Amino acid sequence: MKSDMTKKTDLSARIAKSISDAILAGDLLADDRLPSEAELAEEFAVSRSTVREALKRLAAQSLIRTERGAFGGAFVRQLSYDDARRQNITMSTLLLTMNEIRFDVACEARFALERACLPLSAARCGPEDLARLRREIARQDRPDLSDEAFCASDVAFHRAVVDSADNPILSYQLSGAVEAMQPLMNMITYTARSRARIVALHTDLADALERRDAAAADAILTTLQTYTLQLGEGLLAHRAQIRAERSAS
Amino acid sequence: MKSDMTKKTDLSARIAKSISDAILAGDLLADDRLPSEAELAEEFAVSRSTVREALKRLAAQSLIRTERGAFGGAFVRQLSYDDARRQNITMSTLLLTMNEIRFDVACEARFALERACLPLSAARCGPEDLARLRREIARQDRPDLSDEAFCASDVAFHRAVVDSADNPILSYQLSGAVEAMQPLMNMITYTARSRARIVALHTDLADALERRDAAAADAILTTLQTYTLQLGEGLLAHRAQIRAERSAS
DNA sequence: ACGAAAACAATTGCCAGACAATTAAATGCC
DNA sequence: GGCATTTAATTGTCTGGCAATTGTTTTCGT
Repeated sequence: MKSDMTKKTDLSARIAKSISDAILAGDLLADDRLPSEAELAEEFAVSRSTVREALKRLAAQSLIRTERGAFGGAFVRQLSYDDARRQNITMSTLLLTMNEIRFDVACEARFALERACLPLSAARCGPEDLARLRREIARQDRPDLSDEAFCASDVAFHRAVVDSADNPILSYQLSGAVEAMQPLMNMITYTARSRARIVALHTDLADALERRDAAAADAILTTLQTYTLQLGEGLLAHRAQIRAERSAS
Repeated sequence: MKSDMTKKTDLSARIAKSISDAILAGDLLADDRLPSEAELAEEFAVSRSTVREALKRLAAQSLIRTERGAFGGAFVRQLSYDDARRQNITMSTLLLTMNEIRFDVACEARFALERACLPLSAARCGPEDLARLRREIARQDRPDLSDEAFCASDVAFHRAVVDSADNPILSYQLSGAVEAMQPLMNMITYTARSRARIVALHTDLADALERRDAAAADAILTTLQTYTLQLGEGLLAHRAQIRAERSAS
């Protein structure tokens, strides 16, 4: 294999990996109880502190949960979509903020992914999905909305589009891509005119989905992508400036 | 907010969250050094063990790395695509294995996502990308390949398709979806005939990409999806049987 | 003066042992 | 039988210590 792991890494990391492998391989099923910390310490021939550090690593990955008291302990956790989604979002966000991603690259990925679920959304979106879309559109139309709130509603709108495809795996994968864009989108200042344009496009998109017209929805999404790209054009220069400032310090 | 966090959760979890918030917010930049464990212990008014547990949590999320020795310590880690990808894959795999996902749902998501990057792949794939595709196809054509190895090569092929779109964010998001399917695909037994069919479709797909014919590639992918679905049909019954057995025990 | 070797200092890695807090089960009392 | 109390198991936290690692500094021999 690629990594030996036998002597260089932490004991706690090795123990955590050993347990997480067992979970991944299915040797430990959801809600199975792990041995107590004392037993694990004996089993791996390490101190209890080291075992605890390993368990904290697993807890940080939502692989286990712990309960106190007699008959408590560490239990294999059934990973929920929501947990996975949350972790995916933080990781995607980090990836985008720490790797000086170009706005156009991020934009391209995000719209490509959203486009992937448009046919399904058009085929399956129900009345509640449409209501959710319209609700966000109505919110975006309020003129007293802050830029940040407008942006949040934009994200909520697109998440609703994704969710209306009614495929939890798609929702999980795409929410990362959509929400991670928010910090970047937040840097944009939205004029009244650009807001009106976006609201109009959102309305068109909702209409197309209601008509179950996937082709039209696709075309509208393309327009939205072009427009977003245009709005974000200033960001590249802005980022370059920040980078220049930082390297000067 | 939804979670108070003030009194119910672990101290180490609260400390970890406090630090990770600082990283997410940009207060701590890549390669910044955190205070030493002793200093953090004093700062948060807890023992060193508790701080260490918090740091292990962060390390498990690839948010920090630690170095020993004088002038060592914990440093904010620049999250690489590879780290993120690895974590995304384990999480997606876990999500699929622990939540008794229906094969058709997973399949739909996976192909929808791959379809999302086909236009980009067709427009951008270069000679190395094509060579990579052909190499995997050649491997899949060897009759002495085990089912598992065939499946692994299939995953490698589709990852190559995704990578040829030349958008790192897309690659990151999609590798999770593609690779997480592997355990499910591994349950399929591939006959010589089905392998030949898949190899033929892969060849067609590579050809279409070489011709930069996105529409043809899309059509081929649809065929491949239908065929995969057909191959996996037995899995639903098989899974139901497993579930029945487990509930009986 | 210069280079190598040794000592130093700061830091993480690991351990042993203790006590507090929590919680389910067992026990005892009525 | 039902309720209060005790008990046992387990995690959460703290204290204190020693080993290993590693960059810096000092010392020493030439």
